[in-house]
Amino acid sequence: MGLAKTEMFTDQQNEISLFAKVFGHPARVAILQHLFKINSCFCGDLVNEIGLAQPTISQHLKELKHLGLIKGNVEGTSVCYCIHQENWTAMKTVMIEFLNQDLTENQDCC
Amino acid sequence: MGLAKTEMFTDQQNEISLFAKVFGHPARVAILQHLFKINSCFCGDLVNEIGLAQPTISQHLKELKHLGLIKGNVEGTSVCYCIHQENWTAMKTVMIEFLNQDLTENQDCC
DNA sequence: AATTTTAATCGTAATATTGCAATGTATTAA
DNA sequence: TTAATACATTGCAATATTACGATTAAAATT
Repeated sequence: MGLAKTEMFTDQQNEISLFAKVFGHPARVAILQHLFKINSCFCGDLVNEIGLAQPTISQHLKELKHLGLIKGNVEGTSVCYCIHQENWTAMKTVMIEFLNQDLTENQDCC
Repeated sequence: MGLAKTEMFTDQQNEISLFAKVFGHPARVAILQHLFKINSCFCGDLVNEIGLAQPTISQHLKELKHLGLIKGNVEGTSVCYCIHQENWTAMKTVMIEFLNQDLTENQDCC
């Protein structure tokens, strides 16, 4: 189908996969790293930095914004983007809890 | 296009996005959580646990195995899967470093 | 007002992902 | 040897994602 059957998974599993999916493209990883480094920047700066066309960057920014990980501020004809710190921290908590799962004390099978 | 231009990103950015992509589907998150909880289990158990068809589970397992996050052990007609602990830890290091990026001391734009 | 600048949106082509029925393969059981 | 079991693989349909040219929208500049 190509359609994830979200209703058969827990809210937590769906949330983790939604966060992970947005990190599943190197352009979005690069955008986020640049925003962390530069702290805030205009959309046009990202177009120059990343090297994809402006509509493509705009589309990636839209996805990051839709998940709440960044916010955009209109300044004249430009839009200044930055990390949404509270939401980033909340996401981090969910993801790190998933990554930090520990095996039980039993041995593995292999 | 639908094609990520991996050559325009750093190895680190590509690696992060590859790991993230495999977590970008709730079925694979559920498989991993079950393996962590149960420690090791047969493919058939996962089919019952998750509720997707056997070929679908098999395909998700293949992707997890291809990235090295799980390993499979043939036992008779069954295959026992478990977390690949060393590789999981290595992945965790990369992902947590990404998630733990800190903003510079400057204020954000918004 | 006309032009320029910046970015969002639309439309569309190319490609990737997901899911599963059907089938293949290897091992065990009868 | 035949049948049963467990899983992988193949093939394909449905859907999602990615990229970008063309266009639109809004504000700033001339």
